[in-house]
Amino acid sequence: MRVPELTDLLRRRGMRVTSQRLLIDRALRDHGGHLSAEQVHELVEPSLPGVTQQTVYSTLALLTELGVARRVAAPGASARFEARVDDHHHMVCQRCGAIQDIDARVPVGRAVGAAREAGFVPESANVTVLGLCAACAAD
Amino acid sequence: MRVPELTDLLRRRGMRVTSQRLLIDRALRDHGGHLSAEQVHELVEPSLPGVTQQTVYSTLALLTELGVARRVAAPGASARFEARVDDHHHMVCQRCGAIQDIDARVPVGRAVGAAREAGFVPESANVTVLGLCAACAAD
DNA sequence: CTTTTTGCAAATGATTTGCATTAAC
DNA sequence: GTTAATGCAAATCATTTGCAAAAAG
Repeated sequence: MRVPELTDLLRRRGMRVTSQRLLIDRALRDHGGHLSAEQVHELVEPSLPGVTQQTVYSTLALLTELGVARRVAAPGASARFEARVDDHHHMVCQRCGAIQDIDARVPVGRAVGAAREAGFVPESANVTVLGLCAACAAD
Repeated sequence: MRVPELTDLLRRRGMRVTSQRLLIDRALRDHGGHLSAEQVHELVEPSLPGVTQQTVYSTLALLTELGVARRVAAPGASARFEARVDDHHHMVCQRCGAIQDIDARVPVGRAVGAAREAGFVPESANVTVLGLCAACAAD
């Protein structure tokens, strides 16, 4: 059950394998956390001198579309991206915006079923726990 | 189990009871759905000629802080606000951004517990079902 | 060589900020 | 009267768009 190489995914779609795409994918994967587009830019700048923020944006959108990255919406903050695409949940700090993974198994079937009954076509379902992270709670 | 009047909440905090605050709160409540800041502005303009978008923003932030409204983050879209503050979930259309309520009971306790173990102080937890709404799925 | 992708530049959209005026208390 | 809230204007931040140049296949 391993993730297909980005190179393969791109070739299969007739898209081009560029250093920007490979390195942004790798940066996201290596970091392992939840990064804003700007953080990704800062992270890849050293290995991709002159890379623009727009390339980062379009590449992150592409990676998300290809299923090798996921976009996480943080209330009142910029979008965050992560390389984890398996089933998991998130804790979002309402003060500093930090996002952390939660690996608990939650039966979301009822919510998905209710959505389906309302005519929706569900693609994914996950839990967002809002609150304060350890650092912010400590004040 | 009724919601305290906004007037009371404001007075208790020594804040002022203004027509803007009362009417924006009422508009959100009467509409019942999930509105963007701009939609709220359009909705209250007739009864509050000359209200600015900034007043709408600050008032919505205040109502959220007071606990009489909730901010819902839609991935890649502007923030939406709703008057429902009880426990419920959301279905978000990834194409048009529409948000609908889901009233299924989902045991999110495991996720909340895991967050707590990680040092977080949870305030709320809810499920977001991503997918396509009936209209967008029909193409 | 052909077409996609990138970089550059500017535009857009959402939201915030600073300050004088107005309205609550 | 005092002070907080609003309106007005401009600024900021995130993200998107259009087009010529560069790179991939």
